[in-house]
Amino acid sequence: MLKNKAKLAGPAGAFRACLPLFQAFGDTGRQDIILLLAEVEAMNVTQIADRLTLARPTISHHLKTLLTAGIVTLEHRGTENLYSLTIDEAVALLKSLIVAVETSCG
Amino acid sequence: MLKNKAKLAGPAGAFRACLPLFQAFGDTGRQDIILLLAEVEAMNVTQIADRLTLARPTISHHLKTLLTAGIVTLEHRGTENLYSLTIDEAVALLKSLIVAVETSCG
DNA sequence: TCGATACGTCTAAACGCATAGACCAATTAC
DNA sequence: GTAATTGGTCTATGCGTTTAGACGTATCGA
Repeated sequence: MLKNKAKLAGPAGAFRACLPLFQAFGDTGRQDIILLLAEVEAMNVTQIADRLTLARPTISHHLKTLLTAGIVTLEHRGTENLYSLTIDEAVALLKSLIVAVETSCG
Repeated sequence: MLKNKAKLAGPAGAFRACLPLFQAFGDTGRQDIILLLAEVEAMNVTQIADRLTLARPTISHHLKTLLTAGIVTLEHRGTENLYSLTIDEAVALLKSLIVAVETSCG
């Protein structure tokens, strides 16, 4: 079994593993979506668009990014797509980065 | 004494406070610079450029970004500019974010 | 003083990203 | 079946970022 890139030793692997996370978090629009989803169980795209000043295609685009980064999950329910926050893995990656940094630079 | 924006309550303030951090970390070139500086006390721009595949003006540009984000510090020594990693504040911001997220979404 | 070293900045080009209007597919209600 | 709701995608546009060549400035040694 080969090592995947998320499990390379040292801070280099930790930084690289967090790269999609940093890029996903590095935008106020996506942060706003995350903050909205943190308040409720789940939300569909229209509900999110109603609460923000972004157009629905923009919301959809950002949700795709967040989905790829594993920050949200999607559940189809009839015509609506319910998005919910699943930030545990992201937090775990950040914790690993902090540990790697503190053992290499502290 | 007024609150500064880094100390707003809840996850919103934590996410916004980390925004410059995420943007600084969300580039492989800047990550490479950070990883280089993690190995030594300090480095000048030419030394960094010699170790990476980026041109010196590009390195200088990224160092400016890292300097603004507080991730590196600069010390002039004759003709050379010595950059060193000062990632403690960034780690503290990330820890605050993790705490805010875990108390709001966990 | 003169040349060499170090480095920021100016400038421009190329690329990617954020944004949203228009369109289309899927589902539900009547 | 028809209309309405929901939402992804296609497309285009504008803006920011990444990149680096060219130039100017400052410091040091000879």
